[in-house]
Amino acid sequence: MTLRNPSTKVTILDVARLAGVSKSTASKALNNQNYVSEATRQRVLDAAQKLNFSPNKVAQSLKQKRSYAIGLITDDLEGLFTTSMLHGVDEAIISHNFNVILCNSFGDAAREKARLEMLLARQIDGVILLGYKVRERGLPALVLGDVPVVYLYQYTVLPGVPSVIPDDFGGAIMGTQHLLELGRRRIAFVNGPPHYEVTHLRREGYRHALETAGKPYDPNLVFTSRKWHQNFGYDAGKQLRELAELPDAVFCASDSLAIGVMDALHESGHRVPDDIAVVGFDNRPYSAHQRRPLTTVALPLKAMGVLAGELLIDAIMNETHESVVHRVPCYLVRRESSGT
Amino acid sequence: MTLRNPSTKVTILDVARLAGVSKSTASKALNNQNYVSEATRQRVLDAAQKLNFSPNKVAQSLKQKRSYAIGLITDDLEGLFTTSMLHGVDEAIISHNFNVILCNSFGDAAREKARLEMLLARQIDGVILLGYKVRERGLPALVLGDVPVVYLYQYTVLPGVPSVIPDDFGGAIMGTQHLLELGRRRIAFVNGPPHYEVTHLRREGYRHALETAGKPYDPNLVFTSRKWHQNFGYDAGKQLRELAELPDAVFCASDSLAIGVMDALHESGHRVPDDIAVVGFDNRPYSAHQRRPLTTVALPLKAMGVLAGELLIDAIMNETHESVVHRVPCYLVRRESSGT
DNA sequence: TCAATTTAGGAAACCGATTTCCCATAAGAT
DNA sequence: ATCTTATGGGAAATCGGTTTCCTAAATTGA
Repeated sequence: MTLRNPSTKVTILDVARLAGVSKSTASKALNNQNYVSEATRQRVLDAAQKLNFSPNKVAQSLKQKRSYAIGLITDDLEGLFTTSMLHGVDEAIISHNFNVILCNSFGDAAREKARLEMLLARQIDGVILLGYKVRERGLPALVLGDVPVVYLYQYTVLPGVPSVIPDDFGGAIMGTQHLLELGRRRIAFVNGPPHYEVTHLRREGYRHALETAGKPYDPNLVFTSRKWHQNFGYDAGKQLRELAELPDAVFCASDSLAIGVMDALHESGHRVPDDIAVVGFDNRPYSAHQRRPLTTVALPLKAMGVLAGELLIDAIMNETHESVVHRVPCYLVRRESSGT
Repeated sequence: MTLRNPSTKVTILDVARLAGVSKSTASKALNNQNYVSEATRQRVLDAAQKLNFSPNKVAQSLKQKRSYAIGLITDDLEGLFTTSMLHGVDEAIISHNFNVILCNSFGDAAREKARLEMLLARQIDGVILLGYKVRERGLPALVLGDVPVVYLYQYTVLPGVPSVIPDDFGGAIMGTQHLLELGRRRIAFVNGPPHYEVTHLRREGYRHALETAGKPYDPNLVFTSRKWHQNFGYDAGKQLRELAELPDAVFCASDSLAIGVMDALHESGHRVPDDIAVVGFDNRPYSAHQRRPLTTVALPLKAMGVLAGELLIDAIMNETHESVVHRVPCYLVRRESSGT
């Protein structure tokens, strides 16, 4: 395309000349500083407007030693959750006139280091590390300046580094309570693979909600899948439907598991939600479009992105940085699979 | 965290001093320019290494009037496809030492304009516009410098602007031919909503493959869904199974439709792929994890991203820019739903 | 009224690189 | 031996802003 943009070449000197003042006065006027009379300021502003002046951020960065850009390095190959968080980060950051520079590390430490060095050479003001792996190794010491860091979707025990993750425990309580409030009495739980930390948190939330309601936690109603996939949910559903007495609800540790479970239940003629209510966890995009749209505990992905962005901006501006694990509350999305 | 990075503050002047040369000589040595003796160059390089020197890209940009950064503006709220394309763009671009600055326009023209202005103020060298909507309105004229633009996942008829999109027509041929090669004779087609352009392209690909193989295009075997969702695929599947003679294959214009179709077929006791083979289109992440893993025509998302990145780098470097619609070939992912 | 203080605005330094320009010195030509 | 011509390297300009510093005029105070 390469259309022309006259404004590209307009510098502050052009503005100053048109307004009949010096470069420095023009700068002061444009940046609302003192020691400029109202009349002069207005003349400069008018001139800038007339010339469609927009300051060169590169030059600003050089002098101010602040680039108004943050780096975001992601681990993620699949990208199922990434986009929503990116949107949140961008939204939080753009309102402070920051931009995000995106990189992929593909989970590779060497690549991560190379990207960090590149970002630091660009004088970024902060970094968000977005990824799935629990991280205790920290960042390569050699590359880090005094640039604040926030972890997103992974938590860390490093001192001085805040992290933002979903409140899986609370979310599981929410999902279980929802079923209890609907009057369901025997609530099964289909969990994901045990080597994930979330599976513990979600099961404990389920247990906690039951016990708080004075119901016993019955291990016979808890199923564990070897993987998160729908197929494994289907297998769990088959086990479930062979119980002597069918539960009147199932809470699943992921939407894909829940969909598999519903599939198995449908196959054996059990009706969802009439015979048995189903609730998932994650709020995947496709969960709304199942034959029986799935009630689910939604991960607050966008809110997490927003919080991470705000924490980082805050650290950049105030130079204080606390090491806190922020667990952002999940929220319930009610659809047909749990009844009305 | 804010660890220390001694290297942050190392400037070329420090390197020059350590090597016992002037700033300008150091710069020439580091940039492999002429008029520096081999001995001196080596001394400078050693000094740079010792100090862990990394040039300040902001300063470089200011002088060179090239930021080695491109802007990427996306339309996309859902982000089902975005991430893969982003990965491709990043991969193509990073190998030329460029970075991506990411922005969201949320499909809003005013916001798009604001983001573009921000990016131009940052002196970006090029722009990729990533989105779903056919775009003929062009970019707001006022904001554009002579910055090259590439459209990704949307095509345009604007002069001088290349666009990168999937080859839906060719992909549909591929999917249909796959079924023909497996010996299937009566191949039905389940299409998406007619007001999308892709639905025409995919149907025409289906038709073309049939006619090329000498088979008639039978409108009675073509179904049209009002939406792309699984539920609508389920409805199409019900129509399908009520045909006097069941087809021995179905080609669906999306994976979600195909999954709905398989659901309906399973319900009525028809076996996939024995009684009827199913092929989808898109290659969504969940398609591999259905009860019957879905054979599908994959969108070449990452390759599209790579191509868009390369086209843009090329336009930046060579300052030539052609207006071509690049249709990137799809590829077939064989799974169980079409048999072996 | 005169000194002290504010205020307004300009000149110049600065951020950290690259690049132009210029000047020694060494090499080559006659 | 002298006159070019390369070659290596440094001084200074430059990119486009911000910021410091300084000075003249205006205001205030005694």
